[in-house]
Amino acid sequence: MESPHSNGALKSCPIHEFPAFAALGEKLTSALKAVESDTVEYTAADTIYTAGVNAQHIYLLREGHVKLFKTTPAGKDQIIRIVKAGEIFGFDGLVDIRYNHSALPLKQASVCRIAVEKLAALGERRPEVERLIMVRCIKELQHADERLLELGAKRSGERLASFLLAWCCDAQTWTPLVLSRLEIAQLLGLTIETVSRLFAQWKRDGLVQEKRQAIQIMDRKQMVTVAGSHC
Amino acid sequence: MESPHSNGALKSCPIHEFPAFAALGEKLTSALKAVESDTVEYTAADTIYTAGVNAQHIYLLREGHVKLFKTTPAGKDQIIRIVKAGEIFGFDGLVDIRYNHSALPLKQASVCRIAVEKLAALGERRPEVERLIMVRCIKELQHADERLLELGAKRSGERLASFLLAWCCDAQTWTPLVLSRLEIAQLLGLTIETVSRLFAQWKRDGLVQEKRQAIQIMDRKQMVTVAGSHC
DNA sequence: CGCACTCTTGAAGGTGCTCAAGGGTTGTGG
DNA sequence: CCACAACCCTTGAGCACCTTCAAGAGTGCG
Repeated sequence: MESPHSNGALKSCPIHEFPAFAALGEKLTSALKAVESDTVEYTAADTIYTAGVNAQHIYLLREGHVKLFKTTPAGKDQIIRIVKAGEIFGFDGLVDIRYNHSALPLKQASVCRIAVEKLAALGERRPEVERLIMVRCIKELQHADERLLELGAKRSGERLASFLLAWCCDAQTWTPLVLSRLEIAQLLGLTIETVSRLFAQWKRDGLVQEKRQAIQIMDRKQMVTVAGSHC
Repeated sequence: MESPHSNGALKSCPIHEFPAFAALGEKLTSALKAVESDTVEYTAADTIYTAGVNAQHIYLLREGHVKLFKTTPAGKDQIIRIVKAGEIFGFDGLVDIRYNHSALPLKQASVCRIAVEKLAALGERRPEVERLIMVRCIKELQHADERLLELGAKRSGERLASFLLAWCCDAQTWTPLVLSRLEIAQLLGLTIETVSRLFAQWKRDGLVQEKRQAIQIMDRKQMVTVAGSHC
């Protein structure tokens, strides 16, 4: 079930203005402008799509964050990926009838969505579009490789440190931590308690600081060491 | 460093005959025939490519198995994916200069490789080729999602059971187990001892049988239960 | 036959999980 | 404005799962 919950009428979305599609060049801009796409606003309570439902749209995240996750038969959630502004998600429709995972906004999300058949039609006329999606997809695959390495071959501290280094691009700067402890745990394949304990320890050690939903890495060098000299 | 170790001269490779490219249709067959591609044979001792080296080729596996893996700074290997005959691997060259992971044959592998610039050139004239790679890539991504769920949210027994169910498509049939215990461990994010103990237990329970590099699931139903009612 | 390699099995230990309780924060309604 | 509930986070204690370390058995190969 999709529950758009848009703020009033759907607004049209200027796809061609986004960095993801910026490389497509002059000639294509007009074609992109002609593509029918809607802007939809989601709050934390809304569902973007659920695993197993018909995959009708491809999404471009304009603003906010989206979590993609799968659930085990036992009911345990694993977050596959945190989508950031400017990134594409929900390609499943180009291949399968149904979505392979679920998508929820973290706090708030503003997305631009295009119907799969519209995109497929555009792809027929403009092969550059599919090339672009191919490229994005390969990059996602590389990202997934890295995450498999983390989950399969690293300890809890290394995983959390790697995540923080990737999340806080700059050290010594306050960065909003949009994820709850539970969500971090579900992303890293740990429990909420383990994540909490690591944070507590690192705060005592002066490695990180935290204040109401924002975080700061104090000692990037040491954090890199904890992560296992990576990133 | 790539070390082809081909058996004598490179043989040309009939790409268009492979299932991966079968859907491309009549018109394209001639174009595919014209693409310069080599067949290369690898033994267990050879390297196909290593993470970090220049990504010069895209590969199609004709025969055998290939493991794609990454290594942590600590020197621990994580197998990302086991490539089976008919599948494509090594797309990194279409996006990056270098390979993102390493590729080794399991026992033996016969691959067909195409230089990235050749494929890119073909892609310019024949957009179907890039669409095909896009589709394959999305499927890989879905596969990666599933593996992230396994590594992040499942216990050792569930992981091994899922793997065996996927590996032995048919129960009650002997299937060659090309992977060593160590490789299974590296694939599932476990230790060799844990894998060995699970096998020993399941053999005692009559769940599986094993004889010189071949394995058979005796009770598929129960194996599905162990896997956590999935697959 | 002996060497190398893989696999098995045991015992001990640690990492991370489970269970449980308490504290802090936010939002809501009286 | 305060009381209270709901929610998230923290912290502790005990334990289970899996790893680590170690030794031995099985297998293949020169």
